[in-house]
Amino acid sequence: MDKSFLIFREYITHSNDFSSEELDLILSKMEHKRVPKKTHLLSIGEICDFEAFVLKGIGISYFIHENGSKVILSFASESWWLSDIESFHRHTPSKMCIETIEEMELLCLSHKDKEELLQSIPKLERMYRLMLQNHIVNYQQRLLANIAYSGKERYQAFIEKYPDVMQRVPQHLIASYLGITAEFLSRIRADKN
Amino acid sequence: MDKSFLIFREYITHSNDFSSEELDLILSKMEHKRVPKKTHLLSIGEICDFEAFVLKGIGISYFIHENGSKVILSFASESWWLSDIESFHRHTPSKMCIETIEEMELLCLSHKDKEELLQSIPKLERMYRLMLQNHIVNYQQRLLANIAYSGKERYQAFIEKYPDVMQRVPQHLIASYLGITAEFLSRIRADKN
DNA sequence: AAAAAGCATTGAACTATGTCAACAAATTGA
DNA sequence: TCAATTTGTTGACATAGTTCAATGCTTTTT
Repeated sequence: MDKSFLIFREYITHSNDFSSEELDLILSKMEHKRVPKKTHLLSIGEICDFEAFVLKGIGISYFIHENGSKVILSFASESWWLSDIESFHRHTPSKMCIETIEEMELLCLSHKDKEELLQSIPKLERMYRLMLQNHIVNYQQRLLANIAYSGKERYQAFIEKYPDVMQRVPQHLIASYLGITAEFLSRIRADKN
Repeated sequence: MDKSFLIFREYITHSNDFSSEELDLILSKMEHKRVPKKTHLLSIGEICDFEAFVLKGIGISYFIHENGSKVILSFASESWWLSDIESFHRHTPSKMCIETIEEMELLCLSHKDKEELLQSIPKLERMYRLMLQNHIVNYQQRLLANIAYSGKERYQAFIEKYPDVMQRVPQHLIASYLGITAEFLSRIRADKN
């Protein structure tokens, strides 16, 4: 097995116990892809047919507002997933875009292969369920932050929580993720204290 | 079987096929509770040991911000679930409150019983996974709305989407859900066009 | 190495929304 | 049925955050 898959093996066995055969079956379905930086993986209107586990690099998913501005939904770096859940699972045209920022290495699972895996390894359903629960808790907290905390507070929490992302993506994308303008983030940072 | 459980039977068989025996097993684990209005079901610091399906009535889950103000996370009326996912599944002290607004009728499932059900009816894992996926899509859209749309736009989308909730809960709670003040919501409503 | 493109910063003016305080209306409860 | 509480409205003022435009700094492309 490719050494670069180790991070995936660690991820998936972290809180689950799959046999060696099961793991191999899972990996056999995941397509290893290398994607240059600044590449579109999904555009609005397309149907998303991948759930991509990030082995290396960093990417974003985002909406485009009517006025043309981007709203970053998520950053995905090593050990995160990159997909449009809605489009992937309902087979509907995507409302968001996905693209790479750095060059990325991904393990991609198609909808059909995912269903097959879920058939052969029922335990996988549980893994996904638990993963989605954590996902929801994150969204709840982010929503709370956006409603109840100031831009400055959200920024400070962000650099605490994702110091690496801060280093790896342009500031204006972080501003968008935080729900403020690039200019305002710049002012927050210029602020002493 | 109690007639009032029909709404649950409909809900759960809507996009799944459980046998009659499976359904009975599920229902046997769910405790039917009647709760008066303005009753606390969960307070901050408590461990949430229920996932409650709403047969009747309406309730809320909310955070309390440092400054004392409530932030409504969700309204739950008929056919919705009411729980603190994080506390329920991690057995950690809750960071939110849950309370009834109207008198409610609930079907409550404890963590232990849920695990037992998942053991005996593996198909349930799948149902939960799909449910959580939809849940996430909702949070994504709500987050997007909070970042990219004005208070007025969010309010208009809300009454479109949840006209019944609008009738049944005090306005200031809706303002909080939308991430604006009660006063500002009042002004939005007073606005012609 | 120069040109082009993308990114970050800053100032000045502006606006959506918040705050506080008073009051009116509706609901609840004894 | 009246008092108490909760809910909704309105005004005056305050502010966090936006917008736009100019400028310089990096990074990428040629």
